[in-house]
Amino acid sequence: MLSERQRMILSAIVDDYIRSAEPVGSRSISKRSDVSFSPATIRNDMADLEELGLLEQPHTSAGRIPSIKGYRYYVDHLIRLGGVKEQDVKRLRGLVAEKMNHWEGAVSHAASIVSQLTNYTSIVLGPDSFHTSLKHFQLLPLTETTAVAIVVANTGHVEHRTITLPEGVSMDDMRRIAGLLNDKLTGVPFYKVKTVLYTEVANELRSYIDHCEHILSLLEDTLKEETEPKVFLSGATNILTQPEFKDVDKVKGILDVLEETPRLMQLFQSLSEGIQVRIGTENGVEAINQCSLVTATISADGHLLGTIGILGPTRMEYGKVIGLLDYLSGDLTRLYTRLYK
Amino acid sequence: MLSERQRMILSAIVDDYIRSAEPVGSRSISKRSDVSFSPATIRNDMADLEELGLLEQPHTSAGRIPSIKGYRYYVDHLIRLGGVKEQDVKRLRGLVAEKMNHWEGAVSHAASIVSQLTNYTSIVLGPDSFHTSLKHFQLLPLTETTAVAIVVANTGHVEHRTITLPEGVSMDDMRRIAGLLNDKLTGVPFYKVKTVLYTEVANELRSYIDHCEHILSLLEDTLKEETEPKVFLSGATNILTQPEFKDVDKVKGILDVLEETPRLMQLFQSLSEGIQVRIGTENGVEAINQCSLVTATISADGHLLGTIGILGPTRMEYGKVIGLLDYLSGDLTRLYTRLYK
DNA sequence: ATTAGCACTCATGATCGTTGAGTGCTAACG
DNA sequence: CGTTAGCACTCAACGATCATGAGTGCTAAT
Repeated sequence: MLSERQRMILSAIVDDYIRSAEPVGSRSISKRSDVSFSPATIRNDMADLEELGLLEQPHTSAGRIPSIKGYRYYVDHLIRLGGVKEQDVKRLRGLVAEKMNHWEGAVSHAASIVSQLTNYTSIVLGPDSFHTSLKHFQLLPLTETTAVAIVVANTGHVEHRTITLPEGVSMDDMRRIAGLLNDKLTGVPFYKVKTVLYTEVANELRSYIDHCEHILSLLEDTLKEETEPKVFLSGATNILTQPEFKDVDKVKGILDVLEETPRLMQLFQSLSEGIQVRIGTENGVEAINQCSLVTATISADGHLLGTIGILGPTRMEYGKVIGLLDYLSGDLTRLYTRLYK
Repeated sequence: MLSERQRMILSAIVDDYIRSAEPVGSRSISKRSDVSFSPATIRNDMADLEELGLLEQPHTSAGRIPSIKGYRYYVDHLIRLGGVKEQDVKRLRGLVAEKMNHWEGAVSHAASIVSQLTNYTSIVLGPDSFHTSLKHFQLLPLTETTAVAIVVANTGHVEHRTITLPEGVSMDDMRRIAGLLNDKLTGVPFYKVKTVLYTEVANELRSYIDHCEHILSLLEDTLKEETEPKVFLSGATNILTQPEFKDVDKVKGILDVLEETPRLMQLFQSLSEGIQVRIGTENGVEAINQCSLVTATISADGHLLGTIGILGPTRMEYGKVIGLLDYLSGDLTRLYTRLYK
């Protein structure tokens, strides 16, 4: 249980440190216009807060900085959400409208604007396979033995890949197979596709083609790509402007995670709906122990349509970021329902 | 006109500096087993080479480092191309085969392996619009008023986008339009598409639809994306391991260029066929004056199918990189002809 | 409970030799 | 004349020393 004054002091320290990136001393707090305590009083409270694990001291003769636990308390209890500036609203509106006819494009574009507005890195995940189903499957012949397979999802997302026909399978065979797939798989969520493929589809297929195992695994491969959600990055270099990351080695670790999609996805595991904040070690990924991630899910009537994450230093402007994401996720949900319903 | 000894010294300095990133002194050269001159002799030649602008001195009491001009001479006259190691060949072979059924995937994947092998950054440009033509255009209805437009290129590349039907245009109208487009545009190179669209297609269209300007610009937008070649990046963070880029500010400038596609494309302007080396300021882009770019085009019978670029410090292992790209471009050309011919 | 006073700590930054790698020049050598 | 030994000179890098000052914890007075 913190006293009112302690809460105020913690809040002041977090705010100051977010702004300056430098340890905050008792004197600088007592000089604030809304504070009427002497530095000594504040020092006592600061010592208490440190004992509670909410503050840390880089070294004896420096000011205090918030600990992970301190940030957590701040985010949970003290934060004041930033409103979204009129001009920013306009910027988001205008530019999203521009890309309106391409859902994933719109989302990732919006995120890239947020990244510019905040000077942090934005990460966008497309719809996941639990909420996406197959809408259409099509084959377009390219040459005698090659064709483009096109997979369209109910979200409007399209995935494609060039396939080479196996020996002894004609383009006509493939056309029939494509028809079969549309019959059997339309409307099936992608996470179930593999199962259906090897049961229903396989049965039919055996009736008129031998050695269909090869074809099945080819189809599975083709459809598999859709299962993995797409990832978009923007403003990855923004971390470089943060003073705490002026050391190249620290930055390398972070950028490496961003560059490798699988490691990046790890960050987004076990997220629940709405807006979530993960501070420092809470992320559970070694390399970004010094970063915080704010995520917002975008969904319309039960469908998870995407996730937007903002990655910055633990010393992040939480209020501003949460405010922006809150606004944005609402706006994008509205956009989606208008477009696709 | 350089003497044989001067050429040897220049070569030795470049090689040493590439390896160590530190100024090379006369003593260290004279100690090489294949050298039989005294440091003093070497110093004299070094002074000459400096006067010719091939070498530079960071400060009076340091060794020499190659200048841009020095690297240029090295690349043009002294370089020994690196062979490709057996294990690297296997790696490239195996992994390219894996992605074989997806041309751009294969190229970008190969490039990412090169980036790992060299520890530099690889940049891949897809086929450009001069050598790509429309293969097929298709519309798939999503809802009452929206549809996915799919554009397939002769390279097997697929581009898509969700469009919203304009007021007063039915899905049936759109279907007829799609048929028309396939009639008129199949086989047309993308850089001509706009022209054909506004002449031939527009004429037909006017005969049965009013106010078709809106539709035309919608179609143009849809087809335009294909015009811009796709860009793939890999190993962007590798620069961070180079000692000359341990300063965050320098790195920031470079990574910023990599992150913005248009600025990145600028680097690839006015490239000719085959392998090209651009050293430091030769790139003509301020931010990467300290980097070199080695590019290789991949083409089969007149079609430019892609460009692979390797970006590293001016102190780059030119021999190794050129050797790898040379091998790779040949291999990919073979792969392409096997797949699509 | 708050605060003034004070001794104490310690990162930061300036100053100042020391060191050593590397140079340019001159004079001797073959 | 080309090559080399010898030598004085330069200058970045490093470490030691010291002053500075921001900030603390503790004690005693209010």
